[in-house]
Amino acid sequence: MQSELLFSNLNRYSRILEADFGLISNVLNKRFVKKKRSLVNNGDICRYLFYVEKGALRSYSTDVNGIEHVMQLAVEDHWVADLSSFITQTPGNLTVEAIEDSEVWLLPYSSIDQLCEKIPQLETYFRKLYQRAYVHMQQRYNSVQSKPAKERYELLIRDNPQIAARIPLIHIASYLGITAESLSRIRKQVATSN
Amino acid sequence: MQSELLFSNLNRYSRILEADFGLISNVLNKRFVKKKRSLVNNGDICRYLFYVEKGALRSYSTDVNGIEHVMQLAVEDHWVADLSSFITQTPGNLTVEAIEDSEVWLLPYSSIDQLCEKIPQLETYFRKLYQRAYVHMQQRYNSVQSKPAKERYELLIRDNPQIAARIPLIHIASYLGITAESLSRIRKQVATSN
DNA sequence: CGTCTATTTGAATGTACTCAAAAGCGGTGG
DNA sequence: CCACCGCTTTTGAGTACATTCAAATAGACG
Repeated sequence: MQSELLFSNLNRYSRILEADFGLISNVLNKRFVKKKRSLVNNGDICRYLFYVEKGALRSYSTDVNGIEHVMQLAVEDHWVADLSSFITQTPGNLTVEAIEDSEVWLLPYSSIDQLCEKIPQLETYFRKLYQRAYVHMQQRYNSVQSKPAKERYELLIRDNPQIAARIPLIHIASYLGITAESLSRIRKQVATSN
Repeated sequence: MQSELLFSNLNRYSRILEADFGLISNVLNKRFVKKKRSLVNNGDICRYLFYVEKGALRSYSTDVNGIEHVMQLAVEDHWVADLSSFITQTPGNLTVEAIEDSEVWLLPYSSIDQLCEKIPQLETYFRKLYQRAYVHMQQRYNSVQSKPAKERYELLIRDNPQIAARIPLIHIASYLGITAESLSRIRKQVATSN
């Protein structure tokens, strides 16, 4: 049970030895998720970090009016989880759900600290992963604050054409912080202005 | 040149030995910043992580219309930086500026990786620091998306009364993602409804 | 093929915005 | 020490962008 993709990801941001990757593989479990099925539900304790081997998932919160807000869109070679719940091991408020039939690797909470102790490079990997995740989230926050919806959409299709192509509009709209109706209108504008 | 406050902060989230803290102290520099002076300007490379020993600072971006958007409000015992610029060591787009006369410790980019290698507990500390920073940013993003301005303000004064008390309204408004005028109106509502 | 969900379009609405100006507060220099 | 100046906060009036609600069309899947 090995993942080439994950191994190369680990080595992109750190230096994990083949032998050490064996240790990691030992605690990984693979899971297949059907479209619309969820790995974590609102109110669950998130017990794993999920690494997407194949497919696409989203994490989202549901507000008091029942409206879903997409926090993350995760395609191949990305991590997803309810990190808030994961690090505290208390019930969270995100749902992690498959947008397509997907394959994910599960890295359990209980093994992370031990693995990081045994493999300092893995701890470095996660330190830098979280750094980047924070920066990304900050830039997204900044975008929502300072840029009109149309510009946010244009940046998304420029920087993540693969996401724009394969993820349904309804989820992209939510990810951008607008309604599906608004994105539909924006998309029409963008299309006709070319 | 030692900081009790920083030492206890490091030990709150990890276990740093007194001796290892010596190593850290060696690379720390103290700096006094006057109100309205900045430690990093938009366009600068951010070469340090700043730990606030005393006072209050904010980091903010400036958009195409010249409007400032507060990303972080940092009081005593908190870290602040332009992390995006810091981790890439390329010019960033945040300004880090003192709201009050402040004292900060500077931890240089060039020493972090070395220190983390020598002191695994410090790497653990930063891994968990970034985890929390990410979760905090995500929750803030979620708030802006799902909660009206009034509720965001009420949550802020409930959870951070010290910030609400000492930071000028204009910066709190920006932090909440609204204009000063709007916050002024909200504050009046909240006051009269009690 | 039929059902369910996603997308598009239209019309009316509202929340926070901009612009403008007055009042309040704080710090500095004469 | 007080007067003045600049910045912050408040208040008012009009506006805009994305929203809600509603309904029609298009597309996906069993």
